[in-house]
Amino acid sequence: MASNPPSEYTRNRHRYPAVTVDIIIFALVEDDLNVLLVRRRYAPFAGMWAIPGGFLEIGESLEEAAIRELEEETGVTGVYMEQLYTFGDPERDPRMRVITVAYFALVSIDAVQHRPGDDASETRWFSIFQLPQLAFDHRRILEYALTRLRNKLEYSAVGLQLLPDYFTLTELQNAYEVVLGHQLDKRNFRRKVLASGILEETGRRKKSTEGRPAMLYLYRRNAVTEFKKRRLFP
Amino acid sequence: MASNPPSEYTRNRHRYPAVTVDIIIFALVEDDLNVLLVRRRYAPFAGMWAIPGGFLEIGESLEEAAIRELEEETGVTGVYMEQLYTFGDPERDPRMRVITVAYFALVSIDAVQHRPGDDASETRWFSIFQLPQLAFDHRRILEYALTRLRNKLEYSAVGLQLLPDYFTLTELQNAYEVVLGHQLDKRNFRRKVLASGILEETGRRKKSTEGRPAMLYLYRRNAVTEFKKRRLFP
DNA sequence: ACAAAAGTGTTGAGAGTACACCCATGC
DNA sequence: GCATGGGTGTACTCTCAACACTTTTGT
Repeated sequence: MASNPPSEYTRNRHRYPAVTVDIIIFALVEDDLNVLLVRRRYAPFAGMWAIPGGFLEIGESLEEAAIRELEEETGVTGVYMEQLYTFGDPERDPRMRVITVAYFALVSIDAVQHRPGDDASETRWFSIFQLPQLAFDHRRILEYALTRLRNKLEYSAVGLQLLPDYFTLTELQNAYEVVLGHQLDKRNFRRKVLASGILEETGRRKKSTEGRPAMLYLYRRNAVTEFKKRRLFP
Repeated sequence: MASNPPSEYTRNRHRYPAVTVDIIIFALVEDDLNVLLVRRRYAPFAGMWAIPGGFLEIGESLEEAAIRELEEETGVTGVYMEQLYTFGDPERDPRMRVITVAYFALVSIDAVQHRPGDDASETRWFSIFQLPQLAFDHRRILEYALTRLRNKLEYSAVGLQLLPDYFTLTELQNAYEVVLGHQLDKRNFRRKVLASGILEETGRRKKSTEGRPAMLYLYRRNAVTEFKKRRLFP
């Protein structure tokens, strides 16, 4: 942009890098934080696993591209998504210059069409803590996504986005524990979550095979989802 | 990326969007938070002010491009910089599709070559709170940059990056007040900053024209600059 | 009745916040 | 000696963190 003359656009056109949008799809699968990966069919890195993504189409915004990729891979729409970071090292794709704008999405696993076990498919869920070898710089991207997700959990209510519409407090606590990687105190957790006012008690209870049935809660969409943290400097 | 066949790269090449890198340069000028803008020479938006930036060159990373732009505009190197966000709405540049990766930098005004008052130049400092009409979506980008900077001040020590090497606690407090847009308590501020251990007392004092001379402090480079904030959920 | 998970309060420690006066220097 | 900005302490409140037992249900 800036003060470049229009001719610059034309002169450089043949040297533009390619732009792709990658989407990191997180979900909780069997008490573990998982990410959806696709197996590459072609070189380079043929046969290796990679973050789903694709070329940005002329005419669609970055968000639209990310939403499209997400829908193609999972069939879900309308879930939490945010831009993560843009990676553009010249060497990240051995063939040519590729800039990738990475997004991450949080989905409830039971809203997803493709499930673990769909064996014929070229996509699969992996634990974020036990990743296969990944194509390109995708391991680094996933590491950064996990860091961001963990940070975000601390001052916002994004953790709720990993759960289905109705959930119990134990399930919510479990989600937080899995993502953060450490245990939380049940009483403190409940007190704080309820005090924040982002949850609504439904009258219903979860039928469980054993033990006392738990109250089902609902995320109040209109509630503030970001909280003023205490500050380093007063 | 993902599982697209190599032919895709070739097929789409003529449709790649252009990629630019914009750099938002913040500095404190006369007790106000300022941003460096350049006047556009060419259409579209000729004569309007814009965030400095330029095309990403094949072979340089995004960070390198941002550092290069920063150096071109200010002559400074080695200052605080981070990636802000990537803006890619199809309509943001009326001529063609342009994706811009925005970075922001915090500089100490007296490290900058170009100063307010260099009248012949096409660049100028503006208060972030009193911006002229801006080209493209640059107003939105600056609003987002300010939001991010404010958030970052709350849980990290980035505010120090706006000051020269040696500074007084009053100057530091002033920087925080200007950026955050509200007053802080002097005693609480000092106690907390000193307790955090990121500052080192130099023996020296600032000679002032009047009043008691203030102790000069120094940012301890090796100190942790990010702090564990209190958490929403325990 | 027992196994299994849900649910519930209190206390001590540390951090945040509000607030007003004395100190060192230049003129 | 006075104007100017620098520097300091205390008391109250609130949030955090640690901790164990009772309740409800299905079998």
